[in-house]
Amino acid sequence: MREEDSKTWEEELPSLNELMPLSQTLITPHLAIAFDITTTTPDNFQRHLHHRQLPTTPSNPTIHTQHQQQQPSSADSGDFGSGNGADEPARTLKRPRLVWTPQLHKRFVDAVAHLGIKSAVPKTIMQFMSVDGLTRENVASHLQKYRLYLKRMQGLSSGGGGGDAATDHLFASSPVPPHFLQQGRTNSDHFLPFVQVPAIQHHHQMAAVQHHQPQFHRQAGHLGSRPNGHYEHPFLSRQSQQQVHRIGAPMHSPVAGYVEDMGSENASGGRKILTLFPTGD
DNA sequence: AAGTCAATAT
DNA sequence: CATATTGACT
Repeated sequence: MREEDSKTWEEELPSLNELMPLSQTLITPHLAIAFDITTTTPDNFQRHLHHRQLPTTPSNPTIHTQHQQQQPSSADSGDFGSGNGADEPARTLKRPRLVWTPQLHKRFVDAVAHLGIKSAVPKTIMQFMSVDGLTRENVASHLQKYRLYLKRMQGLSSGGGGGDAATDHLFASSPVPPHFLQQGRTNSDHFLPFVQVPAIQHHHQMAAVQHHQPQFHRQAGHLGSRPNGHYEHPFLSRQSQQQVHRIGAPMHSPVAGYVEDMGSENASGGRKILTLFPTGD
């Protein structure tokens, strides 16, 4: 009941709920261990969710579990003369290739939309997305492509050519907030908060990764591109490849209940039912 | 250190 | 082909 102007900095803060509407750390260290999920959070601010009393261990070294790295070839010769050998392998080792699913991209777009163009930088986006295993570089790379995509769209204004620039299938699957397409790049006095994402309760997601691509020579050929806006799902879970990196839960729980909108522009010809995880198929 | 961009590699 | 990685510059 104190609405005095003497606001403390705490009240001025964006309030943690605002900062991470997506996926809080709902998983306790205990569960994490149980599910074999190594909470390899690079910089997540989830360290101080609330002021909880931690009588001992100021640094909180408690969550030291086994780090089971999913290394393609863990047959390392163990020749690390660099001094630090068992520090944080998760940082030095090569992670499997990240697969940008439409859902993941959706989160990406949402994050950018919420943060605003100004603060939408790789690090921030990465933190906002709270996807386990996602690195800053993953985001940076994706962001770079995404920007090119946006730029491309601005230049083209329904010339009848359609203009599918090949690799943009992914981007096309997610609605682009209008102000993304604004041309005002020199002007920086426009800040539109713009919020769109409903209060979807996201549990924390994990990045789907692939070991390596079999790379079938398919779907290629036409460089002329066919602006029909008719694309097939690039990733149809075969069964062997496309390995989801340690999804702890024995599935069977629609927990997340992805209500994400999909199939927006597919008026005629239903297509694609993308599932992030192989739901028992 | 972190971000952007272009080019190149896997 | 989709990402990753690297280098140069900021």
